[in-house]
This record gives sequence, C-alpha cells and structure tokens, in this order.
Amino acid sequence: MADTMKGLKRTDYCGDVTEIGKEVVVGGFVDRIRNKGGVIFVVLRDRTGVVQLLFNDETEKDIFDKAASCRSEYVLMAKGVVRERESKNDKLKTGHAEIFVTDLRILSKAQTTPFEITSETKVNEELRLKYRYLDLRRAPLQQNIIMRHRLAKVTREYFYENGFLEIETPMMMKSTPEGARDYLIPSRVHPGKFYALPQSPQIYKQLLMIAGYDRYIQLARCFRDEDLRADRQPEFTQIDLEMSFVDAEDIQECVEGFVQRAFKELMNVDIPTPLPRLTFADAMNRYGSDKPDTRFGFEIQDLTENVRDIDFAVFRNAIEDGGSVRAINVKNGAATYTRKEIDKLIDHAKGIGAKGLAYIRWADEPNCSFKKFLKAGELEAICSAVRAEKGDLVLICADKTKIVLSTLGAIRLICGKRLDVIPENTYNFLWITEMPFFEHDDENDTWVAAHHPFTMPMEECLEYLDSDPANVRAKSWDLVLNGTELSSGSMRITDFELQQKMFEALGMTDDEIQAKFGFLVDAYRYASPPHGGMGIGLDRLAMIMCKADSLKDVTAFPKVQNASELMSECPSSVDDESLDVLGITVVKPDDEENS
RNA sequence: GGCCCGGUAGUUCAGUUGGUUAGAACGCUAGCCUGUCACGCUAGAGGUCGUGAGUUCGAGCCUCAUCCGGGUCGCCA
Repeated sequence: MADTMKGLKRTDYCGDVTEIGKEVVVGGFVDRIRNKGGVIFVVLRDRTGVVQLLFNDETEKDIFDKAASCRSEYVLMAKGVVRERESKNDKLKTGHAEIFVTDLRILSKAQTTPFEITSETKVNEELRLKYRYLDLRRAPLQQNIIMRHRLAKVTREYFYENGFLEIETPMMMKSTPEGARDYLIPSRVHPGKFYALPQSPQIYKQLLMIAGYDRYIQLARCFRDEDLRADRQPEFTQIDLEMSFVDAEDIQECVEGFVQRAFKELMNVDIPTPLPRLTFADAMNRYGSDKPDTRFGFEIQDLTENVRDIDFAVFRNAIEDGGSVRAINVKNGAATYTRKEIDKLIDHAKGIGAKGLAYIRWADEPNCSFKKFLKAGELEAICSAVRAEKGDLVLICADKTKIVLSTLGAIRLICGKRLDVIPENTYNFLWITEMPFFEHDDENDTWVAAHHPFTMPMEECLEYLDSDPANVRAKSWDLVLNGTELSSGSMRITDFELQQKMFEALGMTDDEIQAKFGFLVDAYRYASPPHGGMGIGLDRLAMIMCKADSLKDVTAFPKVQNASELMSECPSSVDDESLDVLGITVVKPDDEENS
C-alpha cells in the first residue's frame, strides 16, 4: 500500500524552495536519485522546477530506507527544513538549497517509463505521443503549455479591457459544405440528419453584430476535416473577434494593439505599430507568397524585359505564352552551392510545377547554365539587372507567371534556411491587404470565392464583378508573422441586395442560397451595423512564441498526420447498436467492392 | 491521392561484398560507496532486426508487398 498525504499540506512548489531555514512541504515526481550509500539525494520535480531532498546519517532510519527504495517518477511528498547546500549548483534556481527531510511519503509508485523524462530528448515523436501524459511531464513541454495559458490570459485581458464581450457560440451547427470539409455529428432524434462542428463561428458572430453585441471575442475551438501539416491540426483554437461600426483600419489597429501587448508581456519584445502593410499583389511579386517571411532578402526580380531578346527557347517560349522570366539573387555566399545541391533545388522546383531553373553561379567567374545561348554582353546585363556580384547564385525561372512566382517563393525559403540567414529573435508582422476576391478553379475553369461568401469586395471593384473577376479585390486582409499566416479578417457584406448579387456571382441559385444561408440573408433584412472581424490562430501564435516547429509542441493532446490520436487511438469504430440508434449503416471498403 | 525520409534491446543509435553467438551508450535490476548534482564503481537481465512473402547453402543487409510514423504537394471558402 502506498502512503497517504494525511497530515501534510503542500506549502511550496519545488522551484520556489529558496528560503534557508524554512520548514516546507513539497510534492512532485522523482526526477533523479543519487544514492551515495551513506547519503541519498533525491531530485523532486513539479511544474515549476526541481529541488533536492537530502537524506543522510542524521535522517531517521525508516525514512532513509524509504528514500533508498524510491525510483524514477515515483510521486512523493516530503516535509523538511531548507538547508544551505555544501556545494552549490549554479544552474538551478534552487541550487543553493536542499531540503533535509523529516517526513517522506511515497504516494504512488511508477513502473519504468518507456522513455526517460528529461528536458532534452531524442525519443521519436510517435512513442512520446502514445504516452503523451509522460511527454507532458517534460519541462520544455510544460513551459510551452504554460506559455499558451499565459497567451490565452493576456488575450482575454486585452479584449475585455477594450470592451469586448466573450460569447460562446454553438459547437453543433448547420453544415455548410463550402471550403473545408466539415466534421459531421449524426442526430439520434433526426435520423439521417447531421450537425457539423464549426470550421469557425463565422456566421454566429455576424448574427451577434446584427443582434447588437457590437464587440465580440471568443477563444473558439474550430474543426476542419482536412489533411494535417506541422502548422495545421484538425481541431484548433482561434481568437475569434467581430466589431461593429468600424472599418478595416479600426480592426487592424485593435489587433495591432493586441499583438503588441502580448509580445511585450510574454516575450518582452517591442513590436512597433502600425505594422507594415503589403498588398497581396506586391507580396506575390516580391516574395512569391501570400505569407512572406520578410526577415531576409533574396526578393524576386522581374527579368522579362531584360531577356526578351535573348535567343534561348526556354525564356522565349515562356514570354510568348504570356508568362514571365523572374529571378532571385541568392547572396550570402550562395555560390558555394555544389552542382548536386543546385540539382536538388531544380528537382524541388520541378516538384512545384516549374519546368526547371536556369542559374548563374558566380564563384570566381559567373558560370551560367545557359551560356551557349548568350551573345557577348548579355550575361553581364543580366547580372547587372539583378545586382549580382561575386559569391552570388542567381536562380531564374521562366513559365506562367503564377508558377514562376510560387516556385521562386518556395526556393527562396529553402535557400534562406540552408544559408542560415533568417534571424531567430526577429518578429516581422505584416498585413497583407487587397486580397483577391475570386480564385480561379483550374480544374473546372470557373471562378470561386477565395474567402467566405460574406466578404465585402472593395467598392471600386464592384463594377468588375461580372466582367473581370480576376481584378476584383476583397476588403479582406491577412496577418502574417515570419512567414506564417496567423490570422485572416475581412469586412462583411451588410447590404442585403449586394449579398444577393455576390451569391449570384458565385453561381449560387436562389434555392441554394435559401437552403444554406437563408437565415443569415433574412437576418440582414432587419438592418445591421457595418461590421467586420478576424480569426487569429492562437495555436500558431503560441507556436512562434515558444519557438516550436510544430503545433504538436503547443497542444496538450495533438493529433498526428492522419488525424488520429496515438494515445487513445481515436477515431474508433462504434458498436452496431450505437449506429442503429442513429440510423447509420457503415459501408466497409470490402462491401463496396462486392456491390 | 502523389513525392521524399524513417522503422535494429526500454530509449538513442552502430552493424563491413549477404557469412560464427547482432554490438555501444543511456535506462532498468542487484551489490558497493557520507556531499552528489548528467554522481561514481562492479555485475546482470534485456532482441520475432515493423509485418508478410520471395531470392539464396545462408538475409538485419537484396527484391516485392504491406503496416506505422514524419515532412511536403494536392487540399485547407
């Protein structure tokens, strides 16, 4: 039988035990045992840190024996007096102190853990996720989870102080199969009908504006049944907000205040405001991305005019097809790239959709992959156009402009990482504005909404709605931090007739509109203040603040790439009875083949 | 769905052209040690080489399939 904690009440966290002479009671996990024979040191750990327990020849024999029987990860409670250590450990906050133990309780014994619970770990993620509760005992993960808590706290404080009301919206809502796939919830009471988990509380927060709750905030759980990435989980948390009687700039200003406050309070980093703004078109042209990492250069440069007269079929064909020829000048000694590395970059470019990359590697002399197509002076002209000098590597892509930009954008990031030119403690926030309203669906050759269908177009673009969809820009903007899309916001359409027109432009019939969004359209007939809002990825923000590479490192119980959880092994099958109640028949893959 | 990477003691890894009984470190167990702090010393236990076929006299190593995990593209209004 394990001991009980009867008669003991914790007085201090382990990491706070510093006051010499104080009688303390601490509780925690055995982090390490150093048994010297006549003296035993037990390092006890809780979420605040560690403290050393001392057992020696002054210790009562049964307590000493009990200490000797302790093993890693046992849960202990110890009462004792804080003493000065004979030799100090400067690495620890409690390194000058130790507890001479007068009462020791083994509250719970642990079997040997499948991996060691240490700060530094090389243990693979799969095993750690299977035993997530053990991984969560590790200090770095505890610090991340605590940081996330503090971020949530400062978020609530900031928005509460600025007059926002926190209002919960339903987790069970109507499925609107636009955009991301919904997670569906079957209804027992209505067999064959389904709720959906919210992809975002978008519709409800707009209804709250119509209802007059003019500043709304929620740390909203959101769900999307799409494939995962390091920065994408199927369920995630959004700092969801909506404001009335504002325009885009007011919302941006409010959010700028928030990130400024959060970074100051949690990171002691000053974020200057207003944050820089870049139009979507400029972002694409300069960085080949709608979420550019502006912490380093290698910007994309347009060479189309410079190479127009060069007799090189790759360039000529691209230009004749209406595409362009663009380049990035990779500096910082990129000319040291080996032929093999350049080939790898080219392979990568091909993977993205480009046909290849031409290059000029300037080690001692400019070494050009398409030299034989060049006349005298042309190489020099290109080098001069991209301001290349000795030590540089110029990578050139010729194709449809869309492909050129996305390719060079991706290659730029790879080179930046490879050359280690991305500063670590720099936080480059950026607004991306004037987002395109429509996106071309190449598969079906139609225009589809780039955002949800309630997004307001920019007034000056309204006339192009039918004639030139590519040119319509939205009153919509993204917040980008160091190349990560943190947040997306827009002004909403509050005019009933304009909304109707937008639905039509998106090819929706009256019946479809009514079936999917009838209640929302109706709501706007009863008048609405002008409003707009944002959803800020709390997880992603926490990830960057923790300098983590994956959302898994800031999520207590994350899912893996196939959206399952390795610990509980969900999703799982349910018994036939449960399915019967819901009126659901599951067609197994085998049955499909037979039918 | 496509592409790339990985899977060998509990953990992290090594493992030679395919050739004796598959090794190391850490962890674990036992013993010793009165000031350690990544304590030290001695000894020990611990393996279906992800799984299944195939090639071979012989497979951790070669081939095929498959499972699991990671990254990425598609996808993510």
